[in-house]
Amino acid sequence: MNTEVNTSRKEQIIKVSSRLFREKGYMGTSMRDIAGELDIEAASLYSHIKSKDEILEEICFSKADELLKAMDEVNDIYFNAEEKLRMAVKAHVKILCNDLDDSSVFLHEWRHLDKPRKEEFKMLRNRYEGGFRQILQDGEEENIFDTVDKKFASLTILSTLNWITEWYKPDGPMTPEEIGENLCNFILTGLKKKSVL
Amino acid sequence: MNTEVNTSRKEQIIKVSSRLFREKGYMGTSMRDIAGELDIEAASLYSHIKSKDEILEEICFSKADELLKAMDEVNDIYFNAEEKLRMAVKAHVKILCNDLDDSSVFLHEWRHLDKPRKEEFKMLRNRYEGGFRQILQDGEEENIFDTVDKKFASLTILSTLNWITEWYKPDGPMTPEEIGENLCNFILTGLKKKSVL
DNA sequence: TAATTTGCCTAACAAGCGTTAGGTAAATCC
DNA sequence: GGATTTACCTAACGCTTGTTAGGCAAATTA
Repeated sequence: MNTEVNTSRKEQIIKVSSRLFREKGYMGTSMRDIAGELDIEAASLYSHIKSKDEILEEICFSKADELLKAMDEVNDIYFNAEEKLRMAVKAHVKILCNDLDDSSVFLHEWRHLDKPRKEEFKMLRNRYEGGFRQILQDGEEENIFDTVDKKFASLTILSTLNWITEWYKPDGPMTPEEIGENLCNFILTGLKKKSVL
Repeated sequence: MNTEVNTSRKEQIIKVSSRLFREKGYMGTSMRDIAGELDIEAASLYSHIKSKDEILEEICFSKADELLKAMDEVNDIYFNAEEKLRMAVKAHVKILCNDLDDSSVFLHEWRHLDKPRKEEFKMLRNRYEGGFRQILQDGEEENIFDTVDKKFASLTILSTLNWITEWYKPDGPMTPEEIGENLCNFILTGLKKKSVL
């Protein structure tokens, strides 16, 4: 019966935590801080969550899933490597901009996950990076991208994309779509075969 | 008389702290952790430093100074914008790779500086970014770079450069010089005027 | 309407935090 | 060689941390 149309208390907790984790870091945020934002006592949080750690896990892994799903979709739908790269980049930018708090936590606070979950997380991340490496590989085989070190190039691309969370403002002059477009061009200029001359 | 050829205790403390701050974050590292690495008691640290905060300040501001000095040097010595950008990028990469722990703390932990110092830090960082913006401006005026949003472009460049600290390994296949060279080419391909056609 | 569940509360816990006080042996200085 | 400084120690402080126990009123369910 409880179809949960409006956000549940747990979702509220996670949302607030996400903002605080981004601002002050996971370690710099106390349960009392989180509770304070919701005008309840710290102990009351435990009616909805198991631990502080669980909040971090929820944020990191749901963002990882979102990105991986987008990457799978890109690979399913598109065939040309340039098109794939364009769509992967745009999807990445869009997902990042869609929730800057979550994204920032995903990018920077994952190292505070406990040991086993951290390893799991790193594997997911590596799988995602692998998606980009594969696209670069495809592009090289299709003879449209220059030959480059795949690991180096994919990390460079991701670094460029990820920094967005540091400066993107939802009410700024550029939409995520425009940013994605610009970054695509920037990246592809560097990658495309310089066949002229 | 004490010419301090070998590292002083304070330098040791800062070095160890830098490594721990990078691994576990400023907030995740306790004075007892730091002391433990040096096989002394936490209280003993206070013979050499005033506070935990002071350690963080020392790391962040010395790295900022280093980068700003390099930027000034580049602007003093070179005149052509492309050359300037090449040297600025290479200097940046070199300084970052030179001490990954310090660099990582400089990039990520500065937000735990206390309020006034944090503002000071952000001003320095903005001045440094301004150096890049100026070079892009110069290049545009010299008609060798495409017209781009200076803020957008400088942040994109820095993001690309800063991510290095996440994956660079001193014993890896590439030297900082080679990395700088590659990144220069990557960036300049994107910036240079597409005068052909 | 009676029984159960939900969502919060207060109070408290054990552990960890940065830091200070005061002391002591060894090294250094005059 | 006596005085001072250095570099550490132990003990403790006041405070914050994540978390648990137990209770209680309101909402939900049967």
